[in-house]
Amino acid sequence: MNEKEQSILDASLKLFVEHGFHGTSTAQIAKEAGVATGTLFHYFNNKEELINSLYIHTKESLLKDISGNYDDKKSFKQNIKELRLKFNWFGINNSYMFQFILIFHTSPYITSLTKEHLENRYDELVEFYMQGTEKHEIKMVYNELLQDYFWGSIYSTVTHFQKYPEKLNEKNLNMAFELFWDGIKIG
Amino acid sequence: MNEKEQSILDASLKLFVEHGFHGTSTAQIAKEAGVATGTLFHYFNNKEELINSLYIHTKESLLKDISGNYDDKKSFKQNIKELRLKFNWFGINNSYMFQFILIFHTSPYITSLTKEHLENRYDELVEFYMQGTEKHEIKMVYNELLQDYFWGSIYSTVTHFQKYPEKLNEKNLNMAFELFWDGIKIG
DNA sequence: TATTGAATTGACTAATCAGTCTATAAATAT
DNA sequence: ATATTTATAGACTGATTAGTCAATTCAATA
Repeated sequence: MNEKEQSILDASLKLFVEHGFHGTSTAQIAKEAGVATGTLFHYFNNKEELINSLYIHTKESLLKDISGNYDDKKSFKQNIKELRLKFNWFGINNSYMFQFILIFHTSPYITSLTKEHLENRYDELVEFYMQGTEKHEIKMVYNELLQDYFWGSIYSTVTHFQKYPEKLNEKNLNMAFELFWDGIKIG
Repeated sequence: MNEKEQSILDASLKLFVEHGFHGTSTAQIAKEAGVATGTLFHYFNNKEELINSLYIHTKESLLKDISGNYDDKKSFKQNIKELRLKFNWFGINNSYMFQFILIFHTSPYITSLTKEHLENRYDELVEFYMQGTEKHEIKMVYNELLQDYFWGSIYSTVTHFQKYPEKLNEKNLNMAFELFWDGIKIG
């Protein structure tokens, strides 16, 4: 990836999260990135294409961070704990990216083509872990609810530690996991 | 409240949720509300004042819907279940308002004055219910995490049933509550 | 070295924006 | 009945926007 192209994406991410899509002009992005407006439109045909590229770029980062195979040597609980921790750390260390995904997940500017490109790979990954019902380790809850519960729990944990960074430590991260786990475990 | 003023707020709510603050022009709002732009600026001095009024209006609706006193005759679990259900129903029946609160909660256009006007009353209400730790019915978790967990659980439940309205029934609503409750209960 | 295509620039344009202004109409007070 | 305030309308304005374009620089390679 070209250096200027990258700095345009970096500037877009920051400004889109801070001021929204329409609240950020292409002139502002170019200025923040240290390029001319013409350069921006050289790399991205229009503003909508820019936001779609950014969405792909951001979700790819998330996928890269959370990927890793299920480890049969460890317990189901431990596996799911590690997956959740990867999500948490991604959100905490890449707060702009995490907020961008949250905000623009439902945006009309992300075309359905872009969504398809990613949604499947993400779903497969999480679904794989969610097979815990078969092992009778977690409650009989239908998959869609389980996935939304999983995501809601990550959302609340990440936004919590973004709001109170001084509370971020292993003990509290563990506490947040136990809130989630005790909700779905059997027993 | 004047009829035209109300229809301006209704139109704003819909358009702000669908296209964002900057993505919605005052001309569009006026057209959707069936008034002239001059009328809009007669009731609201500027666009920012409009969004602040809308925020107050929306949060007042939420507060009205969820208010009601703690009932000592019922168990702590039952009390918190009923509070959570009120939140859920508000979000399900007023999806634009719920999304508006979610989206614009952190918006820079909501002035701190507007936030103060409401945040306290909301916090007091939820905090009151959260005193369950004292009764040793729920885990020792610090208040901020507990509240964010509570809110995250409502967020995921409401967005879940907005996404899958065909899944909305008492059994599944109960299931969603049990996921939340088993996370915080002792035992 | 000469040639060529890609990268970069910023002035420019047509469209759109928030907000103003003047003119009436309706309601209320005197 | 008359005067005064409030409500409503929509044409208008200066500022800003996304995107274009012609001019120039850069990098690769024949």
